[in-house]
Amino acid sequence: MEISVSQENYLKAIYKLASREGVASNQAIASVLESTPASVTNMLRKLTEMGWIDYEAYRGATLTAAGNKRALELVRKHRLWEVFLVEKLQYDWDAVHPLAEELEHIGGEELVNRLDAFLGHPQYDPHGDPIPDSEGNIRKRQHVMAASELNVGQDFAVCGVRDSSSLFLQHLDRLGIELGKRYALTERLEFDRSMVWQAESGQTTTVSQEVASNVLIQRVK
Amino acid sequence: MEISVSQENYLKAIYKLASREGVASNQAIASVLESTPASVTNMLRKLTEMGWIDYEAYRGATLTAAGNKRALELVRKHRLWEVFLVEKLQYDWDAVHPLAEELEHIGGEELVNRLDAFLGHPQYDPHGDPIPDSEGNIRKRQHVMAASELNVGQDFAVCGVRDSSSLFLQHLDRLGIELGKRYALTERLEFDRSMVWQAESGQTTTVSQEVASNVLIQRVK
DNA sequence: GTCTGTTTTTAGTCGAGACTAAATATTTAG
DNA sequence: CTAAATATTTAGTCTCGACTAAAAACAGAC
Ligand SMILES: [Mn+2]
Ligand SMILES: [Mn+2]
Ligand SMILES: [Mn+2]
Ligand SMILES: [Mn+2]
Repeated sequence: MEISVSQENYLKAIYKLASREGVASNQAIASVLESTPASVTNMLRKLTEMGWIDYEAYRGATLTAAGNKRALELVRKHRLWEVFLVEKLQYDWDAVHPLAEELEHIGGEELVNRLDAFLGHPQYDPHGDPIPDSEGNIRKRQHVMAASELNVGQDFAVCGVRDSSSLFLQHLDRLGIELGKRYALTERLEFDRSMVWQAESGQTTTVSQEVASNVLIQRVK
Repeated sequence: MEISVSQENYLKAIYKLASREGVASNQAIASVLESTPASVTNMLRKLTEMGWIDYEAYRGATLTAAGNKRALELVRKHRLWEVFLVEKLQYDWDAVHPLAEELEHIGGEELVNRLDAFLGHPQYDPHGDPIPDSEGNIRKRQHVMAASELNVGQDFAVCGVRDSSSLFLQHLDRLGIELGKRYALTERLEFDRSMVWQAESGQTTTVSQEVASNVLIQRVK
């Protein structure tokens, strides 16, 4: 039984929710897919029937082994296409998500593996998210934390974002914050919990608590 | 009113049929789209309503100016993706059509123009078909004919195919026939109208009438 | 344990895009 | 010019994936 684009989007949503919460609730899925709980109930039954998920009424959904494999393949495709769009077509990192959301449904393993090879087997997508390999293994990075958890005096490098919305990414552009860039946390303002980051160039940037909690970093040295 | 994937496929089918026959009949569209005449009638009414085509009951369909522009954009996207798949992802020329058939529906002018630039503004797709530019202008090649129309003694270069089916393209692979390759027609066998082509290497290939009439060539020297 | 608010499911609809069978229009042949 | 053959449209259904409103189940507070 062939899976539809809509069904693939459900699998990806369930993958993301279940890996954070253990189980994907009806309401959470509806919210991610901008749909309604009633529509979700309907689709969950089909996906169960097809063997992609485990689901019991009122209990929420989790992926089966097959569903997990498929979801990881979709994540892989999505992130590889994002790399392609940014690296090869020079798109801005805030513009690629909607296109990748469509491209991820095209072709099968052959296409994604060729794309992967063409791109040189990248490890991370333009937002710092890890790209699963062709076996579905996803490198989990150690010691990644939100910038808001840092202490004054620490050195760190930006390695990802929690919020990939265009609005947030453009805000980071304006602040000059980008993946791989290194800073030292020189000050923390008690009044509003904002932080002062000093780049290697010496330039400083004031970063709000709201922003810092959505920027992922790794400590360095 | 947003156009659907299905509707875009109709526009492309009408474009191809109308440019060959002047008008696209109901039955011909159904045959191209592997659908039924009843379904076509239904869709033609919608496309008329939306301003993409001109259509009167029993009379067949033609594209409006808007429809023509849209169809050419689709052809452009289709062929550019084919170039990408062959040049960058090393697909065989007989494998790319189904993927391009899906990719052509993704994104808008921005994506296709970036892809075009990335590929270096190619003029022809892997099957020798011309790629419309961003204005929708399509370079019509002069002096292109079927190989079957050649006379003995003439030199020529292969520049396209009439049949893009995987079966035919693989057959050409087996015969060693590829785009750009030059031959001289050394002999024509009256019995079954087959031809003997001599490559620049000196190697000869016997080509049936059926094959020759589906290979497009240009005379050289 | 019952009450109450939240979550999920049920029931009934809808639009898009397909289909088949039957009716009608058009074209071709005699 | 009419009759047969062919093409197109009409009428009635179907599946998919969504929706709303109402009913039912569940979970937390007392
Ligand atoms: Mn998607
Ligand atoms: Mn991403
Ligand atoms: Mn298509
Ligand atoms: Mn082609």
